[in-house]
Amino acid sequence: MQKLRENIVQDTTLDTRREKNKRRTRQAIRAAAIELFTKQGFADTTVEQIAAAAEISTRTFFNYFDTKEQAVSLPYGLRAEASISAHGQNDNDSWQSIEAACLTLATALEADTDERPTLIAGIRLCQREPMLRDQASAQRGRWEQLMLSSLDQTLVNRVRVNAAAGATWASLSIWAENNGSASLVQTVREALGTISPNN
Amino acid sequence: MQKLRENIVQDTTLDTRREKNKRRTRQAIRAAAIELFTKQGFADTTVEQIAAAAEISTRTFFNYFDTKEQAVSLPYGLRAEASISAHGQNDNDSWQSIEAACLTLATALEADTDERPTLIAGIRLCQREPMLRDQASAQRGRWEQLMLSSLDQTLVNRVRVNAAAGATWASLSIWAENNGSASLVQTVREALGTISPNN
DNA sequence: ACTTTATTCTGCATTACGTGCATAGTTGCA
DNA sequence: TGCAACTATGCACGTAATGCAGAATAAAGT
Repeated sequence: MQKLRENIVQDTTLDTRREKNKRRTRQAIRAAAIELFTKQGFADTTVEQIAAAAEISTRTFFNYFDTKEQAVSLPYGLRAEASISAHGQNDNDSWQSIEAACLTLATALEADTDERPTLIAGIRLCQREPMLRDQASAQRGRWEQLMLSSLDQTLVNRVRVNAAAGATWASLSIWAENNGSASLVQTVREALGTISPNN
Repeated sequence: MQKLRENIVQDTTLDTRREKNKRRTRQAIRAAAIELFTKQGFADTTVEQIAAAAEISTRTFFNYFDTKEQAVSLPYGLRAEASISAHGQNDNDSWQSIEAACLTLATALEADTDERPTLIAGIRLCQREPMLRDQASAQRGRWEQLMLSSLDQTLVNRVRVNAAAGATWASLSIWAENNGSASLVQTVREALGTISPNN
């Protein structure tokens, strides 16, 4: 029902010239970062190089991304909380809500065909570069936190959230490895089915 | 560029003088870091301060820990691979191996009563400080990777590993929140039971 | 078109993380 | 005791990241 743009984007997707420029610059940075990281490795790439490739100043880089790692950040957390709280979180149908959140994310990612190459390249990079892998794990952790914040913080809910996030990430990894040939949503559904609560 | 320094506890706990000094220094750094981070926050604590509190030079700090964050690193990865490969990894009893690895970790953590206060303080810190939370997530990710490396890298195995690691981490969180009153191993067992494969 | 206002970009200075290297200091061992 | 191995330290350096002030650019008003 919503149009899902970009990662940490504002709800108000203004079409003004400023917003367009910002999106364009953001994408240029991401593309430059992914290319340079892929070509010469994360550690051996400086922010200065990325900025030069994206034709901005190094200072501007940090106006767009807080850290060097985040230039390849994945669009985790995409409306996760909305999706969670939409469903009733009463007692133990929390799994449904969590599942829905994961599938919402997967659907959104799969729908955005424009960004798909960038996304896949980013995920693959995260599998190769330890620093970026850590960053991806950290993002997954923040996503878990976000989902959990809409639920009772019981052991069961924490386990379910972490497990579901882990299943989603595993699906994303496989999906990226296959260059997006298989259906992401279907894979996530299968992965979640593996660990759906059994009592 | 790449640093493979493991902060995994060696099996060979040599009792030589050097080893003792190293362990003592390591613990001093950890304690100092946890105290300072708790008191004045992660960002407002410099490595210089930690080193001073631990009575070493700042340079030596980086002989023990690769980054400032890792001063409160959790002993993830403890014998994970051994525990995994010990059990047969044939086809689909991988869950047993994974479960065993998680329980081995939990058992080891619970058994070490000396380090328990430090451990619990570290975990609680990781829940409060975003940077350290990220670090903890990254470590969990590395642990997942380690467990997975002994298995076939199928979707099912990836999901199981991630889910089990998530369950273990959730248990650790709860355990630390209760100051270690409940049994960690029992909690992990319960958490794993929630998501044990159902087909 | 021209001025005014808001937002973004950039250069400069600064702090602190992290590494390589050379050297001094410890510990282990014959 | 003397030699070998290891550990601690100081120094120099690169660079990630932040704050600030002013230039550049877009939006809005006249």
